[in-house]
Parts: sequence; structure tokens; C-alpha cells
Amino acid sequence: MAMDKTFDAATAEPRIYAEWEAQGCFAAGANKTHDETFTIVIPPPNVTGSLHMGHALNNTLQDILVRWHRMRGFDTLWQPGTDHAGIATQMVVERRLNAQGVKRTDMSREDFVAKVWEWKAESGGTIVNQLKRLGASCDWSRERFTMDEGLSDAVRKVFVELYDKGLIYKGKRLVNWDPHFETAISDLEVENIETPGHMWHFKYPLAGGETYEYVEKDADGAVILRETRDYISIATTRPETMLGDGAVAVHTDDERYAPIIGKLCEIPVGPKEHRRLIPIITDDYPDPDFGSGAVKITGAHDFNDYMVAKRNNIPLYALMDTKAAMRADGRPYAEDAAIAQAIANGERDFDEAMVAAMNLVPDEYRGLDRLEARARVIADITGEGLAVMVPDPDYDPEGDAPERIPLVESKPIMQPYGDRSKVVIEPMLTDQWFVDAETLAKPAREAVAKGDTAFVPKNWEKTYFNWLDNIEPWCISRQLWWGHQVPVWYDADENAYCAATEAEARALAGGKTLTQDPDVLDTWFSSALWPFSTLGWPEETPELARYYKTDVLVTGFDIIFFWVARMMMMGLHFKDEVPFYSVYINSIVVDGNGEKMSKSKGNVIDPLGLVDQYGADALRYTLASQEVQGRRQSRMSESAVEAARNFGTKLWNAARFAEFNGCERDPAFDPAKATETVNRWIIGETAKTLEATDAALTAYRFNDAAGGLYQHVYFLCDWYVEFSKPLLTGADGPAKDETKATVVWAIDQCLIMLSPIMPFITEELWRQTGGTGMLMHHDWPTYGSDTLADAGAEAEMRWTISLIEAIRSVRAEMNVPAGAKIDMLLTDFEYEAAQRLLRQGALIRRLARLSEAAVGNEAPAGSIVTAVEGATVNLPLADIIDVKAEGARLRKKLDKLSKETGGLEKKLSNPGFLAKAPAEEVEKQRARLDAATEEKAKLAAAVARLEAMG
RNA sequence: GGGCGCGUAGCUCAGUGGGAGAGCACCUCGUUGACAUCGAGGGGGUCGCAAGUUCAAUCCUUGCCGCGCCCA
Repeated sequence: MAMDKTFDAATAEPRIYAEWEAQGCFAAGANKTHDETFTIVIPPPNVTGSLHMGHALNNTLQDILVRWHRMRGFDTLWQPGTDHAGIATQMVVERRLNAQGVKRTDMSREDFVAKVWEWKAESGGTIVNQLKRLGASCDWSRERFTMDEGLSDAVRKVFVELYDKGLIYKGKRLVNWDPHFETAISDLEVENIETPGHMWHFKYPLAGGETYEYVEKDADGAVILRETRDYISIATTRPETMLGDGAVAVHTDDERYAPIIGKLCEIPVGPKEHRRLIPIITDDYPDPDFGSGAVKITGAHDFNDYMVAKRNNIPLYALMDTKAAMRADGRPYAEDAAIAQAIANGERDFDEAMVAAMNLVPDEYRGLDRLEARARVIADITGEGLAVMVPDPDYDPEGDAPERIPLVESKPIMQPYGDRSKVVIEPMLTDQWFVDAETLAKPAREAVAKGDTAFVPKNWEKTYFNWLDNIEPWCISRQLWWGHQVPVWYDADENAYCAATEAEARALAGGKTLTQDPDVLDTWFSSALWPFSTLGWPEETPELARYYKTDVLVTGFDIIFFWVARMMMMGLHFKDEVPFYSVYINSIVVDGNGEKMSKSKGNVIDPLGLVDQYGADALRYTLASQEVQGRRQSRMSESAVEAARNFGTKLWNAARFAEFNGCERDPAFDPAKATETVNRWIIGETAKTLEATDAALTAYRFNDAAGGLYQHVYFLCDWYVEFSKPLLTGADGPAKDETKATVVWAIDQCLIMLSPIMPFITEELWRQTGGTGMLMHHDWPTYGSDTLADAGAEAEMRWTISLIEAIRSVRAEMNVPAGAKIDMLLTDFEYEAAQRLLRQGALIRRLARLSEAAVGNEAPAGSIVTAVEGATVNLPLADIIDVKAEGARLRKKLDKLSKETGGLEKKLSNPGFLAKAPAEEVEKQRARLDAATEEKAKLAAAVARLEAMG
């Protein structure tokens, strides 16, 4: 069967993938020859997602490692699956419903969840099919989903166990609240973005019109301002939250306010007759150098204030509803303001529930959006003359505008946004479930510190430590409908019963009627269990025993906190063992300009578009070759993919060459027993390439593996294929037979070594050249250069190549017509050079296009001259030689050589170098100098002859 | 403010304590039976700046300049 002229990726790849699947090539343990396992769990993509470049890179790297180990006979498992992606999926489905004019809130929870399952059934296979197009050799028979039955069992078991140990608890805390989705989110789901903002300065009048001496000093203690004040000045970026202030705080050591500590001041907003008075307290939080040095404390709407309020027992007054509008519930303002005043006066005790029920939003602001409320607050305070005023720099004495204006600083502020909703996140005081992350983090930190799990590259460990060392309680409850519902039930008295099933909870409750907590769990809660839940846990399955812990997790740095750290915590807690030996952090694929790809920027490169155009192998090769360990970004450019496609074509044509020349696999061929120099040489080169490839993959140096194989294939094509031609077209005999076998062997080794990176084209070549079985299950070679490399053969062939290159270079430079055959004479030759010319003359004549290649004592007049190791190369071209051009060429070369010898001589005459550099290094430099000096002499002689001619 | 990373050829990037590399782009030549999705040859870089360590620095250290990311 003749080979196809080219590789048709579009038709071959799906066909080959289907064959692999049909033959069970990806199954756990397929092709194993020993019991050592190699396991990777896939970072589960969102079930309703589609493949982007990051997936393509991440999964290509995993597939390379998996295929490599599978060929090496490991008991290999690549565990696939998808994630239910709570908030992201709910968002997509809601958006689809909205397009049909249906709102989620018009539906029952049950109906909505049914809709999501429908959508999952419809689109859930997309990403899996896309991974298949990429060539991912996952064991699809073991595919899991974070909401399938087994994984849901695992989630409930983990929750109950942590609850029973007190490591999961419920509490009213300040959390990040997404007003769009109306749910809490974790710190990690918040993006802080610098946004233009304003800082307003207001006066909080002292109670009862009291005054004090306000003294401002400079750094040397000299008084720069002294005035009598009846207020304390407050700066804020969020005036609307003033309504919930519980105190004003100044730094403990701030002398300016010492006279008024413990006194009351008035929040300058709200109905005049019900103005609230709040205490002036001290704390270490306020920065005396920032603003006025005094800070309003709104414990329910700011994380820093929350801490201050907690420390000082200041009530936390919540002002907003779930949509972040000003609250409209509860009693009239006057009533609650009176209660708040009694608390501030110390006349009344308070508790959390009581404070939570109070609504301190003045009646006229109730129901307003928070930004509207902000504008109203500012206007009202300014109108009342309680804004801090400054002279207007643009004041026009002729105009109507006032001379002084309110002090409003424009300044960038860090604004929190929801990573999914893209709306401004509000700190909100709500009841949520938390994991005691601090307790779980300790063993997770320790495991990496001890080296039980290693990050590659290592510097990510610092990031990991830093996060774990400052970890906050993990808010795991979400006010969503799609996800694992919290396995806690309540009786009519709000007593909680935590159990894996409702029946068990009811048993705990003594048979009372219960209702389940409506919240669902953070998606990452179930992802955290992924390395063991996918293997069957909590059942003690054979797979769990066999494949846990896994070998390497391949992922991006952006989810070290979200996912990697949490898997470490859960794995250690529930399996007593880290979930993986290594964590390989891959780069982030960006566009050609180094910008992160995003839909909004419109710079997304679709990996499947590249697969369509160039084939999956080309994309895979490109991704692997760009993956440099420790590099943050890798840029995706189409030209690189095109070059990778061409690389595949090169390989294809090498195989066609072998076929044309009747090279067939010889099962009896033993590379160690080859006798022809060219064959021994390429066999040695191949062995070295194998070693380099193994070393690179072992160290997760994907670019080295890909680049090394690229070099080797091109080297093989440029030189070995050319060298083999005379032997293949020459007389029949043992040399020809050996060469035929070597050609096939050498190309086969390329196919085998490239199979993990470029599985399709190599498999197809294997098939079309009559290989038996599946290449992807071929044994990975184990030979080494120690047995296969032949230093003599290598030296000889390298010399031959250098001679051919030298002649080609001179020919091109001197414009010798490409078709013209010329003579060559080696003079000043050493014995070895003459012997090599004798043995390799046929190849040299052919590739340098020579009619004669001989040795002689004297160069003919009018020769072009160049030098190789151990000989002067003369090309007698008296009839076409341009004496001037040749002279110029030689002098240019001599200049270069002089520079080199000059540097080397200087180095070798440096006593420090001779005394302190390693002897080996001195010897090496001496040899370099000798070689350069020799070449220089040869060329100088040529110049002399030329001048004698001229 | 804390942390991490980057600055090498026109572009994108490897790399190394001792001879500056690749791909793409560019220039010249070429269709010789594997390959024009190709081949041969070539031009092009004070390795960001400065100081230090060293016999020797593009590489190590420090500072500075410029850029990016993460956390506060």
C-alpha cells in the first residue's frame, strides 16, 4: 500500500481517535507492563463550557505526560470529568431563560434545577468532544461529574464530618455579597479593580455644641494650625454608609483628638430631630496621616470597620437589602434611631439579632439604590453646611459661584467586583456557612514544606505558603439553586441537624418535621475532593487504593488558591495523604500582543479553529514547544502553528522517502550491531535524542522535549537522509540492507518519541508504513547513548558535514552557479582528514556538488580557499575567480579570526586565569586558540598566493 | 505597601560563569526523484543601565530605569 502524498489531518484525526477509543487504548492500565502507577486527575472543565486556549495547553501537557508513561508501561490513569460550576452555570441558564422572557424567580427551585439539568444534557458533551479532538487520552469510561451521585455522596460525607468536628460552622459574618446574583461569594471570587472614585470630607458636630482646641503640628513638632472646633472631620468614599455608623475612631496615640475621646458626635444626616449620636473611640486601625485621621466605623459595610467594631463592641447596623438597595423593611426610622441612641448612650444592651432587625435608613432614603442614596446624602449634608469647605481654585469674583466649595478629592479607589457578575460587590452581614480553613491549612502547608508535594517551578510554593499563612475562614454557602444543597435541616425552632440524608437528620431530630437549608455549597467545595471522589471515595474501591495519591496535577497559577490548596487540605484530612506528588504550574496563553484573551477584548484565538486549519498535532506541538518552565505567559501565534504543521509534513516526507527506497522494518535489526559509519552515527544521535527527551519530560521541560525532537528530525532529514542515498541506490549487499533497516529504525524512533506530543500523524505514519498494533501502545525505548553512541563515527560525520558546509558557503558567497560541478583539493592535510575524505568522498562529492575530491601537496593557482579541521580546502576556479572579491572575502574571515585569537591569547596570558581556572578549561581554550591559529595560517597563505597571482 | 516575574536579532522568545541561539520576517541562489507546507547560503545583537563579586559576568549580588501579574 503506497503512502498518501500528504497527511490529511481533518479526516485522519477523528478516524484515528475513534480507533483508539474502540480498542480501549485509553483505559486505566492499558499497555501496562509493570505495577507502578501514573495518575493524573484532569482539572475538571465547566460542564457547559467550551474549549479555550488555556484548556488546550493544560490538557496537551497532561496528555503528553500520560501518553509517555503509558508507552513506558506504567499502570496509567488519566481521570476525566466535568464540574457543575454553580454560579457560572446558573448564570448561563438564567440568561437563556431571560431570552425566552422567563425569570428564574418566576419558577420553582425544582423546575429551575430541572432546566439546568436539561441544559447540561444538551451542552455537557461539548467540552468532552472538544478534548477528544485535541487527542486527549483520558479514560472516558471513568468520566465523572461533580454533581453525580457518587460525588454528591462524597460532598455530604465531608460536610457532615467537618460539621461534627466543628470545622464547619454557621455564623453571621461580613461576607462579599454579589447584588446581581444575590449570593455570598468567597474572597477569591472578588476582583479588586482600580476605579476612579471620590473622597468626601464631612463634619460630625460634637454633641451639645461642645468645642475643643484642635492643634496640628508638623514633623518637628511646630504648631502649624490651632483653632477651636465644634466638630470632628471625617473623610469617606462611601457617604451612604454613614447612616450605619456606630462610632468614630481615631488612633490611640493621636493627640489632636485626645480632648474628645469618649465624647459623642452627631452623624450629620437624617431627620434633624432624630440625629444619632455616636461615640468617639480609639483603636490602632485609623492612620493618623490619612485624611483627618478620624474614621467613621460602619461595621456592617466595610471589612476594616467590621474588625474595629468587633474589637470595641460597636453594633453592626445593616443598611442594604440583597440587591444592595437601601433597606425598606422594619420599623420606622424614628423608632430604631431611638434604640440606637440608647445603645450609644450605654443605656441599653444589644445582641446580634436585635441589631440585625433594626433599620437605620431614614424613611426618605428607603428603597433607593445605594448610589442614589449617596447623592442624596451628599446633597443634604452640603446643604446643611456640614461639608468641609475649601477655597475654589477656579473662583471668579465676577461670577455668581461661591468662593468656597465642598472638599471632594478625586482619587482612584480599589473597587471590588464579582468575577462572574462584574457588578460591584458589597460587604454584607449575613448568615453563612464557613470552613475553618486555618485548621485545615496547617497540614496542607506542612506537606509542601516537607516536600511531600512539590510545586514545579518551585517559586510557586512561596505564593502557596503566603496564602495559607494568611488564610481566612472559607465562606462555602451560596444563595443559589444549582449546586450541592447544604446537608443541614432545621426544625420549627431553628435547631439544626446535620446529616448525609434527610432521613438521618429526622432521626437525629427525633422524628420532627424538618426543612433543609436552602443554600448550596461553593463549587470549589466539591472540586476540593476531586482527586479521591473521582476514584470512588467514600467507597474503598480498588481504584482508590491503586491510583491515590496521584502523581502530578497540571494546572494554572490562577487556581492555586481556589483549588490546589483546598485539594491539599481535603486530601490530607480525609485520606491522610497529599493528593499529588507534584503540582506543575503551566503558563497562561495570551494573544500575540501579550494580552490576556477575553471575549470582551475580542482577541480570543479559538484552539479548534487552529485544529481545523492545521491539525491537532500542530496545535499540540506549538503549545508544548512554547511551554517554558517558569514562564508566566506563552503567546499563541498562528505562524508558530503553521511551522509546527510543516514539521509534521517534514516527518511525513521522510517516511515517504523510506518507502520509495524500499526500506522495510527488519525485526532482526539490532542498532548496536550496525557497522556502516553513517548508520552508527545516526543511531548514536538517536540515542542521545532519546536521553534528552526523557530528561526533559522527567523535569517537565516541555519546550526542551519538543525542541530537541524538532532539531533531531531536521538534522536527520538534512544529513542522514542525504547520506543514505548513495547507499540506498548503490549496489545490493549487506551495507545497503543495513542502511535500509537503519533508515526505517531511525524514522521509527522519531515517530515513537514524538507520539506523546503529536499522536495523530505519528500513528497514521505507523499505520501507513505497515507498523503492527497501535503506535500509542508501542514500548518506549530504553537504549542509551552509552551503548549506541560511537564517538569515532560522530567525529567523522561531523567533520564531513563541516566540510560540505564550508564548500557550500564558499560557493554561494562566490556566486559559483548552483548547478556547476567543481573540483576540490585538500592540502596541508593531516592523516585523519585524508582518511575521512577517502571514506566519505562519495557523500562529499554529492552534497557539495564536486566532480573531484582529492588530496594534494600544492594548491593550484587561482583557488578559492577555506579551511576545515586538519586541512586546507582548495577549490580551483581560476577561470571564474574574481581575485578582488576572493581577497576581500579572505580578509574578512581573517579579521574575524584575528579578533578571536587576540581574545584567546589575552586570556591565556592572564596569570590569574592560568592559576585559578580549571585545567580542563585552560586546555579547552588552548585548543581553541590552536585551531583558530591554524585556520588563520591557512587563510593567510591563501591571501599570499592570491597576491602573488594578482 | 508586600510578593512574583520579565527586559537577549526587526518580531516572538530559548539559553549559559569561559566560543551569543531558534522560529518567524528579510536578502541572494535554487525545482538535484522524500519534501516549495521545500532546499542551500547570508545579513542582523554594546544580551535594559550602573556598580560589585570573580582569573573570567549576558548569566551571580546590589541599586536604578522600564514593563507585567498577584495580594493588601
